[in-house]
Amino acid sequence: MEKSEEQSSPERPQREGDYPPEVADFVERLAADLTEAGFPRMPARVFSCLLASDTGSLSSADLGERLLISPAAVSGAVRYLSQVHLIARERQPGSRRERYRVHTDVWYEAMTNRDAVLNRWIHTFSSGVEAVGPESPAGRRIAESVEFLTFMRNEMAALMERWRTTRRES
Amino acid sequence: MEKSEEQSSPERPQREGDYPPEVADFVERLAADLTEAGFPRMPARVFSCLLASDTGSLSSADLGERLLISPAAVSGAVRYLSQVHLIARERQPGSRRERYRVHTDVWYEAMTNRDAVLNRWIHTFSSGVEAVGPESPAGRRIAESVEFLTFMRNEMAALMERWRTTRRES
DNA sequence: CCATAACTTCACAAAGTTGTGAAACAAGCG
DNA sequence: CGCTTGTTTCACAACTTTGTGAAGTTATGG
Repeated sequence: MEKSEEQSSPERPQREGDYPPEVADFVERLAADLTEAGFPRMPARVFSCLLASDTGSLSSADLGERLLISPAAVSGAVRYLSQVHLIARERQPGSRRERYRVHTDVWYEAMTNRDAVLNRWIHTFSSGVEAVGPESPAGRRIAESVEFLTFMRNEMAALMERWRTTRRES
Repeated sequence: MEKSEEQSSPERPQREGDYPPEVADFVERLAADLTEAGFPRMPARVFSCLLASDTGSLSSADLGERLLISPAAVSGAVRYLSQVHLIARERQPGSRRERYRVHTDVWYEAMTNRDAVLNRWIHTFSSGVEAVGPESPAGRRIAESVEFLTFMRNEMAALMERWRTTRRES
């Protein structure tokens, strides 16, 4: 019966104005940015919406209401987001209502994911060096890419470590 | 009249085996990886194909032959790639044949591009802090994202610098 | 155990992308 | 100049993606 985040006026309009329009605007702007970067649309909107919520966690119904989308769309989006580890799904024991939470440190998870991509790329590029021949000009060019990607992977790990410590001491 | 990269048997089969099948395989594997990361298909294939070529530069006809795609598809792909600065188009004076070349340091260009994306994100997130209120929990969460993205942008710049110097001295 | 609430799955319609052939365009070259 | 070769543009068809309503599944709670 109660709404999840703030329990105020029981009969609220079904419009996106359910939460302040400035916030809705931000959510859509951010979702647009993410979409442009290759993120699927609905996951982007759901993610942005969670990020902009005070508790950092909303129920399926909340999301549907705020974004004006069907339960099916919410379902699809949260499945995607939890697969790429950007949200956690949690179920309070003794309730069948699920809640979706943005990870404590969103960016750590995103970077972890990027690491996996880097590794696959390194693997593919390495096989390419063999394919074109290590001594050919193409071979050398591709080998350099392998070096760059490896450099990147290592440095990114160090970078994240650095971020975590600066974060901790502030 | 002559084929651009290596001038061998004049009547070659029109199949992708025009260049060694191992190379073709690598090109398709890499293109698949890039596609999975959100890169449009044809640009991914063209880019991979250029990367795997000895001269690092091919004509429109070469690309069409190797990838078995129409001139229109090549045209679209190279337009995309040059817009995101991943290839350069060059025209040898006194010829109407254009050649497309992977940039000397492919990754530098790609990272430069990523920088622009980071900047837009930082801007959007910053506007979000205002939208939800800087003192709210959501505001603090989003502000932390701004900090992280800013950290990233700066560190990435330093990282690229470091890569370039290690590269130079090897 | 049945009723019901919450979420998921599925088939489909709408919308968007992608690559093609054909026509238009540009620019060297005879 | 006009022919010829290489590139681009355009309309369209094939294919893919996206979000929905409705039926299905699971599990709580009477």
